[in-house]
Parts: sequence; C-alpha cells; structure tokens
Amino acid sequence: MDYNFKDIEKKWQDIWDKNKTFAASDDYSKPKYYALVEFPYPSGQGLHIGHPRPYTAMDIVSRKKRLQGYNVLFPMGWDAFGLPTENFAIKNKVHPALITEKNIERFKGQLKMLGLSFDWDREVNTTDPDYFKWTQWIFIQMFKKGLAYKSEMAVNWCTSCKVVLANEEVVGGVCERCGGEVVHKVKSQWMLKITEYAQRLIDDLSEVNYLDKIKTTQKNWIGRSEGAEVDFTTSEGDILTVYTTRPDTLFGATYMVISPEHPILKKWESKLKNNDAIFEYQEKSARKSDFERTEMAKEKTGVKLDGVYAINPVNNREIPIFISDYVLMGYGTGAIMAVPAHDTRDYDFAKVFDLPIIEVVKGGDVTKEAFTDCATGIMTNSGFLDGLSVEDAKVKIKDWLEETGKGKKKVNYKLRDWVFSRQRYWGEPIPIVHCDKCGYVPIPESELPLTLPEVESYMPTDNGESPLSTLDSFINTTCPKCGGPAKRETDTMPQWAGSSWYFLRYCDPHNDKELASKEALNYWMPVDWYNGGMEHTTLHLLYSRFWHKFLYDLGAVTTKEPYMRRTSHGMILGEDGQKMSKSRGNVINPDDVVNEYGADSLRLYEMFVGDFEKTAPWSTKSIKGCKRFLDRVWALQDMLIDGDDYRDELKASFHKTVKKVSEDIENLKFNTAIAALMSLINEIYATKQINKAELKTFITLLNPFAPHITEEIYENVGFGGMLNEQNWPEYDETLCVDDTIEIVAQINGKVKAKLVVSVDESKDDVIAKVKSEPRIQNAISGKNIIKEIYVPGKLVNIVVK
RNA sequence: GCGGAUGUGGCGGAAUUGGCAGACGCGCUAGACUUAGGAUCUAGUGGGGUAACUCGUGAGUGUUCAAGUCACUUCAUCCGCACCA
Repeated sequence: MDYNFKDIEKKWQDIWDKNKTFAASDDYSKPKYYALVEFPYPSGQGLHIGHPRPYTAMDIVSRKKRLQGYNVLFPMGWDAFGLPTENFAIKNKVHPALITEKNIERFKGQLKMLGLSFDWDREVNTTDPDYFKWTQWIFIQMFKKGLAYKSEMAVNWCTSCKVVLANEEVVGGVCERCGGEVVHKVKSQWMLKITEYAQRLIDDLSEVNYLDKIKTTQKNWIGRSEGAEVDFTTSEGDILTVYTTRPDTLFGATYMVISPEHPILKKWESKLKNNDAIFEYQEKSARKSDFERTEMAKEKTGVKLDGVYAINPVNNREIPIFISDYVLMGYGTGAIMAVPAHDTRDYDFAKVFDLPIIEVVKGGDVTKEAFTDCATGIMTNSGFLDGLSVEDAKVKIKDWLEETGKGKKKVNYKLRDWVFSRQRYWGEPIPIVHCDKCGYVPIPESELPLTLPEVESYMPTDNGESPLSTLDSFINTTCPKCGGPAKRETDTMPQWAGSSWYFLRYCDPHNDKELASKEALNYWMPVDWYNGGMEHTTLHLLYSRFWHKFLYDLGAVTTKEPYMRRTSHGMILGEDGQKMSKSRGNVINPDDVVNEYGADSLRLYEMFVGDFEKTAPWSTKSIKGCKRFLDRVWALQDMLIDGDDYRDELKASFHKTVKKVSEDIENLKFNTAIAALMSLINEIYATKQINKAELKTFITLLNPFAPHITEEIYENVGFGGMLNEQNWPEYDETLCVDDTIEIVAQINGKVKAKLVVSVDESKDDVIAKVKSEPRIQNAISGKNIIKEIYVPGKLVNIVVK
C-alpha cells in the first residue's frame, strides 16, 4: 500500500472541518493555552512559501498542548485593510471589499491545505464593520482621554503613494512599501500619544518572556536617555533651553546650535542682521527630503546668527548661536549646547566654522578628535567640577543646575507620537466630526461602526486629501454635541490600527456589546506564546502593547501586557540564497509544493530546514528527504507486531525521544526534534519490526508535525478513536539512561580508546579498565602519571609526562 | 558611527554546566534487488597518510587535565538604527 498523501490529506482536512475538531471550547474550567501567529495581509499573490514556517511552528505547539489536555485557542484572521488592495481597486475599478473577499477565500483555502489547526469559528477580519466598530471605539476612548489629538505638523509624505507615513514606515529615507521619495509636508494630522507610555513600554518588558534581541530592539527604538535641561540666557533676554546627556561638559560649551525650524528665529527677525542668509538656509533644509538629509550627513553646514548671542550659565561667557540642520526640531528642545571637545558632531562643526575647542575632560587628544569616553575621563578646566570623574561630575552639575534654577534633570525618549491619519479610502474612517462651535467631537458610540461610503474613485486627490473628501454626502453632518452643521473627518486610520488589538477579539469574536467579554478576556488573556516576524518588533509589537496598556488603564482588559512570550522566525529565502522575488525568478509556490510532496512533507521540511530563528534558503532536494522520511513512517505499518510496552532494546531510546521532542518543541528547536524522530526510526528499522505500543508513541510524537499521515496510520492500525484525542506520551527520566555507557579514554586530553562500562561501575573500576586498554598501556608505559580525571558517564583523562 | 547577530565538511545544519566536533538530512561512493532506476534497502563518507598517527569549528593569543563553547585581540558577512545632543 503506497503513501497516497493527496487522498489522505484531503480526507482528514474534511473531517477536521466537519467536526470542528480544533474549535476552542468555552469551558473555562479547563487549563487554557493561547497560541498566536500574526494574521496575514491577504494579498493578491496568495500565500508565500514563508508563511507556513511560523504557522506550522505554532500549529505544532497548539497540537501538542491539546494532546497534553489544554483548551487551546489557536485562531486566524485577516489584516485586510491596506494599500495594495486599494491600488488594485484603483487600477481595475473594483471595490476593495470585493477584492479582499476573493483574496481571503484563496488564502483560507491555502491555509486549510496545509492542515493548520486554526479555530475557524473565531476568524476575524479587520475590514468587517462588526470588527472595526471596536477599532473606532478604542480610538474614541483615546480621544476622550486626550491621547488622540490633532496637530499641525511636518509629516513624512510619500510622493508616490500620496500618503502620510509614520516615522516607523520611513526606511532609509524612502517609503517602506513602495520605495518612493519621502518629503516633509506640513499637514494637520491625528496623532496618538504613545510617548506617554514610553517608560511603561520599557519597564514592563521585565515582566514578559521575549527573546532578548526583541527586548533590545524595542528599548533602542524607544531610546531613553538621561540628562539635563539647561537654560541659556540670550542677549535678547530670552531663555533658550537645551537638552544634553553630558551636562558635565557645560564648561566646554563654546557655542550653541538651534534647528533651522526653531520658532525663536521668528521672534528675533528684527534683531538679526543676516536674515537673508538664514532664510535661504531654512528654505534649503525644508526642501531636502529625509533621504537627501541623511545623504548629506557627513558635511556640516550652518549659518551664524548675526546680532544675537547666548550666555553660558556656568561661566557667564558669551557664545555665538548657529542654525544647522544637524539639530532636529523633533528631539529634545530643538536646541543644543555645543561642546566640540567631547562630541563628534560638534567637533566637526567647530572645525568647519573655526570655533574654539576647550577640553574639559582629560584623557584624549582634542587637537585630533573629540574625546567622548565617559568611563575613564577626569574633569578639567571646569571650575568646581575639576578632578571629578565624568559620572560624579554629572551628578554634581545636575544638583547645581537645580539649586541655581538654571536647569533640571530630564529624561528624554527618541520615540515620537504616532501619526495616525492616512489620506486613503481603504481604512477605518476616523469617527470624529469637526464643528465650528464645539471643535472636534467624537460621534456617539451608538452610531458605530462608521462605515465607508461608496465612492466613484478610490484615488487619493493630488492635494493630499482622502478620496472621502470629495463626497459631500459623507462629509456634511451634524454636530453630536450642539446639533449644528459639522464636517466629518475624511482621513482613515493606518493599517496598524486593526492589528493593534485583534488578539483580544479572538477571545470573543461575535460579541456585539463590547470588544470582548470580561469573562472571555479573563480566561484567555494573556497570549501565552506569540510568534511573528522580527520586522514587526518596532511597529506592530510596540503599537499593540501601547493599545493594550491603554485598554488596561481603561479597565477593558485585565493584564498589563498582551503577550507573555514572543519569539521570532527567520525568513525563507530562494534556492539561490536571495530574497524570493518575481524579478529574480526564484519564487516557490506553496500550492505546487503541496501538490508534489504533500502538506505533511512541506510542514516537516520547513521545520527541519534549520534553526527556526535564522533565515534559511529553500531547497527542493531537502524536501525530498522529508518526503522519504514520511515514506518510511508509512512503511512502519508493514512491520507491525503485537506488544503493549516498548521492547527492551528500544526502551531507553523511546523514553529519550519522548523527552527530547517534548522539550525541543517548547524551546523552538523543531529541527532537532525531527532529527530525533529520524534517529529513532533508523533504530526501529534496524530491528525490522515495530510493536503497537511503539508505533502509537511514534506517531503521536510525529502528529503535531505531520498530522495527516499520523492520523491515517492511527486509523489503519485500529487503535480506536482519533489520534488528536489521545494523550501526549510520558517519559520516565530514570528510563532515559542506558544500562551501559561508552566511556572515552584520553591521554593528555586526546582520545585514545573507547570502552563500554555499566552505569553503576565505580570510579576505580572504570579507571582500572581504562588502564588495561592496550592503547592506553602503550601510551602510559615508561611515563609518570600526574593526574587522573574522571567524569562520571563521560570520560577518563590520564595526564602523563 | 552606534546597536544586534552570525562565522563549524561538498551543502542545510547538530553539539546541557567547558568533556568523543560534525547528530539528523541532502549530496556523493559501493553493494543488493531490479527490464530499468531520478524507486527502495544495506554499508561507507571532515582533510592528510598504506599505517601507527596527525591536522581540523573565520584568524591570532591566553586560561584549563580538557575549548566550537570561557577571556582578550582581530577579520569577514548579515540585519536594524542612523546627526537622537
């Protein structure tokens, strides 16, 4: 009987579907396990060969947990708002909802074809009004708490997508999605105050089990720094406040630099003697795109403000003020004190403009380069700070600043507030109206969801407004507060909105009273294990933690953090080691692979290919090896003999394998779990037989990885019931050790012989045996034995001279 | 520049607290069975050497009875951030 994977896989997928085998139960008395994968964007291309990697991994975890008696929630859904769908709609004049529906159907079919044990009764779709009703509801709550606000500001504008981008969406100065040029544009935008949560987003990382690199990336992105604000008085009597992490170097501040956009420039206009040059410089930096600005990062440019100066508060020296685009308006105060001796950028600038460089920390050579080392330097030329270490000087100067009222301690973050408006059609409408009398007013919650109107064209307008702005019937409304005429907000939310809380909806997906019931959230949350891409560490992961914390403050959820554990998978590359892309012609289609080798082989291959966290190139040859392994598993049926316990010669191997597979799944080491099963089958083949107890354990261990073939064998053999209803095998630690062990005999650390001894043999006996080995005798004869090292169960090392 | 990784056979990759380097798979070689083999089974497979032996985890130094693993130095590659004061 051949292994006919096509029929077998179809058969079991239908059975699982019909029986709702993997539906999470609402019986809250059972122990729960919530396993989560990132829901995909249902693109027109269909499933990528990389998708099954994380999905299979968490499917394995879910299937194992079910066998271990947990009530498992392993849901799936669609993050379906987004630009590609909208662009397709524009091009082909079809409603994005129709395209989305079609794409979802295709994706769903492909996921089912892989035998993933999702609970399809809990499917969510971010574009479903019953879903985004609650996305809008959360936004309104944020608005009410002052965390959503509208602000006139310079934003990143993609000239190709004609849409505002969040800072996180600008990569290398260009649009993350289309690679188009990104320029600055001043627009009125909805913003979310994620900065208010910056500290908590750092602090609470200590309560969760994320991979260290994920925690590090999040911390770096939030970018906390400790320093001080220092007030400089100017010749005009204004206070110019700077932020610095090196207040200890205040005596070395020989000039100041403010951002070209700094508002104080307007105020000083009448005092300044070189307004033309200043204006020209401002114009030039405003025109620069982010890309150009980073390109130019090497050469320092700027203009000295002629007519005003500042006074260094620590020594009352008069120092010049410059504008330069290396000072950013968006960080700190938009103004800096420049200490060229101890800051590389200030040093470069000082060299260009021939400004004095005063050493205030000894330890380097400031005639050659800036000395920035904080750990070893000693203060000098710094009045009351002289002789102190940098660390001590920081403390002392901060105290001095606070005592004299010339400054204060200050913590700063690189994280900025989240630009939340998009000038697009295919997104959640922002549920706010603007009334001339009442300002911005949220629409009543009873009117949610605020759905998208039908429009003629999905094309964003050239002046940067949303397609919704052309629709008078949508825009014109009445103010919920005063009843007067009002206009609706025409911007929509970014794609990150719907994915910031979807894991909560899975807990109670059909609830029309609240985003999910308290009972459901109490039982299911937090997510026990969330796996997703590294590329979402600074976007989705941070955003969703922020929303969750907000909902926690609101009392809508009961846990501070949404995810207890976060891991990350590596990408699947093309066979040539390059990223898969149509243009390279190295794309592998999952449909073809499943058709040729079967879903079980594909699942096995993607788990076996290498370290789960690392990228791995696709290899058609390797998947054949996995198929071959399954063929061998299938053939075990022909070797079947009776027996209700493991045979003695395989007992230890079985216990060891159960232990290894159980542990490896928990530790994200699917590749070695499969290797252990391969080793075991090799041992079984050597005996040419397998008994029923052994077969049952073997296919149960393999079931999470290859669910179809194992279920089929289970049925064929007639064990009774279904494999997915059985128990995960147990192991006995004491039975994991063999009766005899191989001991390595070394001379001076080099292996000379190997011998088999029984486990309970004493140290002296083992050493005596080692010494009686001919090769050892050879090596020690005529030499002095200096030392004998005995590592129980491992080796004996004899040191001779 | 800063931050995070990674470096092991022909290839993908294994290796608790330092304790047999190369598990498992691919590929390759030989044999068996076959009309056939791009199927299957069995055996072999890091380099050098007939052999005893010896050399081997990017490079170098050190610690140790013992180092892929620890320390220091260095090189290369990848990823993220990038004038964050």
